[in-house]
Amino acid sequence: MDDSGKKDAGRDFIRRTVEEHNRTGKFGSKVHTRFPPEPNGYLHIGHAKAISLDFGIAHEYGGLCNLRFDDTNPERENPEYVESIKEDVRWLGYDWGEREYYASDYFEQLYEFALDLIRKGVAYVDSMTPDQIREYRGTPTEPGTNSPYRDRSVGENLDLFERMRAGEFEEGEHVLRAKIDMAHPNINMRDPTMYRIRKVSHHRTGDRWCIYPTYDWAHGQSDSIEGITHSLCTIEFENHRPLYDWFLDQLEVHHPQQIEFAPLNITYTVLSKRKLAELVREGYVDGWGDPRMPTIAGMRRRGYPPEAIRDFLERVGVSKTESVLDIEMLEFCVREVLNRSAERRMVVLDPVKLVIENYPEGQEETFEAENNPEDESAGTRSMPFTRELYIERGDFMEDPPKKFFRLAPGREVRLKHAYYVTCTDVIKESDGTVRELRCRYDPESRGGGTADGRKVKGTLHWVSAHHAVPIEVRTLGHLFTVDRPDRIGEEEDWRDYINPESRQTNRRAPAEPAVGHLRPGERVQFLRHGYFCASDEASDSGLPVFNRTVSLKDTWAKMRQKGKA
RNA sequence: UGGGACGUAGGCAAGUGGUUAAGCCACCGGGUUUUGAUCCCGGCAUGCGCAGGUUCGAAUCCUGCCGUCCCAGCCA
Repeated sequence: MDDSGKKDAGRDFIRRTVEEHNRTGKFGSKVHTRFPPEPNGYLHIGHAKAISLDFGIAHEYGGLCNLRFDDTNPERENPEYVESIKEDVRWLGYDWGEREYYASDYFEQLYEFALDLIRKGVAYVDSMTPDQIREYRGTPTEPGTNSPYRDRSVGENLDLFERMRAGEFEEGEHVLRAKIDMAHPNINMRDPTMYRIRKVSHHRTGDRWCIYPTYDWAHGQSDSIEGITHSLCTIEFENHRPLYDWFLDQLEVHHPQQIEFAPLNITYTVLSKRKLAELVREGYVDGWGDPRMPTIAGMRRRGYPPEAIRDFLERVGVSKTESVLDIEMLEFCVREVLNRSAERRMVVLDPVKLVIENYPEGQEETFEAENNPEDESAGTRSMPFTRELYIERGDFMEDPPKKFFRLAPGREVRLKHAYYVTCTDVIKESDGTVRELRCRYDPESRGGGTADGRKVKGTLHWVSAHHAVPIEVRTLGHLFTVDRPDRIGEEEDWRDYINPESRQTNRRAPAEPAVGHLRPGERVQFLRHGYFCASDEASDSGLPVFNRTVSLKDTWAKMRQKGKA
């Protein structure tokens, strides 16, 4: 790819490294990456960062990116997760072609590699218990101790390892370990485990194996086998790089370059698979694809466009500093895409009836409303207008402050695309709540403007009461009440900070007729409220469900909050 | 007296010894507007974790210190 138009400034350290390799011909100027998820959960926005880097960099430099499932732990992995991962990567807009691989495809090769290391005298079968192994490992500040089994002969190791594979031993009886250095300052180098016995069947290899390679043993070699040039991963694996390098050097095989970057964190949510799984398991959300979840599936259901997620990731950039992104930045990217692409519709979330006293009973006319002011080609739709309408309860105040320019007794406002109306009377319930607003309209203002050019400050959305289509609207907020729920200490329970109001449901909101034609997955802007996505979820009442993707910016609400109005 | 990494604005992030330290989000002003949306204009680090040093010149080089993160799974 031609990057000459891009100046060097702004290019991140990974791309610079890749370019340096291309310049020196380190990998024959080839670039081949891979995205290596473990199929033990759904993908989230943090994975999307890795995906956009892995696929993005490969594409930019004319290379390829593989999708490889690192399925070395049969106890936690299953096909449902591999399917969801494939769907999510595809939805994000990336294509791995025919290159769908599995670490489990390499089990035989990995076994041969292990035999090789045993023969070289740098791997041995250890027969200590897990507890003993832990004790012998030492601590970060104290060196470990050699296992009494460390000096078994090559012949004995070969025999034992083959019998481990044959199933002659029980789980925990033996493990295969690399023989490196029990006093190494990097704990990962203190004879790490390569194989453990697990008598469970694997989602792809079934019962063919009862010994499974650890991630540390399988990962680097899998990259090598696939001819990966640049193994991008998060900084938590920086400490493991010396081990991966050691394995590759001992084996004398193709040696990819691992490059670590900082993982993504976002305010008001958690991004650890363990916690996400807990939210699902304990019923705080309705599954991995709940629209409040930061999973790809959740964001899809919530209405986040994939291009907005990609744009967000590009803006964030990549570095090695521990970073926490304001959720506002993601929301900005979502609004930007939706503003230019989502059609407008009118829905009243908290309705109050408005009756136009001088509008003939039984009369009906239709107005053509633009579908998207940002895109003329989106055309128009018809909106029926009648004497009785619904408007937003919050758009009326009996005793308004100065800067409130919506409806109030004696005030004139514009009903978007329709007429100017002036409030003449307020009818209340016995408890004082407003039941109905009486207005008069100006026939001269048809279409929403008058020849005299008089100023009308407020413009309200409305729905004809007779034509209203009821829908269920779910207003989604942050999943947590604090900006850094991932930072809750051990003494506290992070679940105490789950936002009990993260989903607020309006079970029967009147919508204009055109809303009735929306199909699940379609994204629209409900005027003056926000962007919403028609959901495939079912409501109790059988009404169509709309999830709020993100609200519109609300300067008025902000002014009120700060007490300026 | 363990090892590895990282500190530039409220949040990200360019900057790789040489004019007034990019840009984005947020925030604060102002203009336009039939969405208090969008859009447009302007503001927002005499300062780069701190302290010394080298240099004509330092966010960039050196020394020391401080802070944060990761590592003691037969998880990934």
